[in-house]
Amino acid sequence: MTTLWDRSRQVAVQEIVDTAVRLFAEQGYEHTTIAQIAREAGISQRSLFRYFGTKEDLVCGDQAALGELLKRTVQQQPAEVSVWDALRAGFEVILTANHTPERVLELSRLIFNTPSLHARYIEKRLCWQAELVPIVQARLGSGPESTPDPRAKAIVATVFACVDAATELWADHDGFLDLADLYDQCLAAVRGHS
Amino acid sequence: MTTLWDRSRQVAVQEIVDTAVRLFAEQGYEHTTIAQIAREAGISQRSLFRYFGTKEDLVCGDQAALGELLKRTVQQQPAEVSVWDALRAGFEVILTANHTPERVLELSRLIFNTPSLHARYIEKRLCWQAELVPIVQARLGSGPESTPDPRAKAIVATVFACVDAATELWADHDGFLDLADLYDQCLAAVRGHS
DNA sequence: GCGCAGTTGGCATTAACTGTCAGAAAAGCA
DNA sequence: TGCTTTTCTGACAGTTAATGCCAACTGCGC
Repeated sequence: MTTLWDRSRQVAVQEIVDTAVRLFAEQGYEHTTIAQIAREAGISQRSLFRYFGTKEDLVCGDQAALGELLKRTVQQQPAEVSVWDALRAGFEVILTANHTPERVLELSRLIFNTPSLHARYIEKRLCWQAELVPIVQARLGSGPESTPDPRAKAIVATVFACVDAATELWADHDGFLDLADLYDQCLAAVRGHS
Repeated sequence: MTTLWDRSRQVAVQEIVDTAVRLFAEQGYEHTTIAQIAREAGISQRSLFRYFGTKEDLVCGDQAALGELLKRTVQQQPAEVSVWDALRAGFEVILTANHTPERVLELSRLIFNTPSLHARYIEKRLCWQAELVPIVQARLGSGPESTPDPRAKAIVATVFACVDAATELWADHDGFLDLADLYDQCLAAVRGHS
């Protein structure tokens, strides 16, 4: 059951994120201080750090939930679907699930243009990868015996690399291109059979 | 010409790095302060920050030079070599060029086990990627007209993803496996023709 | 020896966090 | 409604990484 606290907290979180992203877009991430965000959002600095453990989490914060969704989607793909298609299905769900395209574009630009944010973003994605590897491993079936099997790790890492490449290109072109299409082109370039 | 300053500076840098890495290994990265490193290395905090712009650079510092080497190596591969082989050649040079395997193993573990270091490491690698993309683009020849060509970006990102997967696996097994071999297995899992 | 260029160390300052603790606000209960 | 307990908030002080500034120092050519 959702208490009053939970609800007002969610509203507060959204409001703070909006304030922060607006300020980041206006003056740049590095030149916006936590103190300023807290002031404009009408909250104490201390509370802000209680909501978001770090400044970076103001932008990359809700990735944990998305990771869960991705994992569940991939896991629930029927067994006859190939790993590549299963992973692709997972990303399609994520892309449509979360925000409006404009919002995604805004956040993508912010992340890609801010080194420290980009690094943090990839770090979180690495956590997704680690969680997906065993699932992919299971789908691949048993590989070489006695020596560790790098296939799952490699496939997952590659898919993420292509998603990243496609997203960056998409953001560079202001969202005028089709993201799923770009992803398919990336994967085709890597795997050959275009 | 190398002056006395340059030489003593290089010695100092090496000494500081050794001190820092030793302390990081002993007490963990986060629990080692700049003040302590400076004290043990017999240098002022201020100077330490002049040698290494950030705490992370104590570990990931010489990546800039490695990136240059990688770029040059890939660029100098003969034209008949495929992009995949050219990139592979670049990484082989890097792996053998720098440190002893033990040192690489120690640094790899430190980086993979420390989130903030991992993030910085990835950030630097992203710079390498950005520099390699035009080179790979040139090797691929002109692709689709009028629409941006995602191939180079995708290929470079994939190669890095496989290097990363292989390196992590290699570090997990204390360096007992062959890194180049792991890389080939990763790429084979992705590209099919094993 | 003498000045010059580059280097170093100390000091002050900023900004991201963290620990603590008293007090406010909500929840649960009579 | 009133009271207790739980949970959250804000203020304050403190830590750590990082930067700017300036004065003192060091090697080097003259």
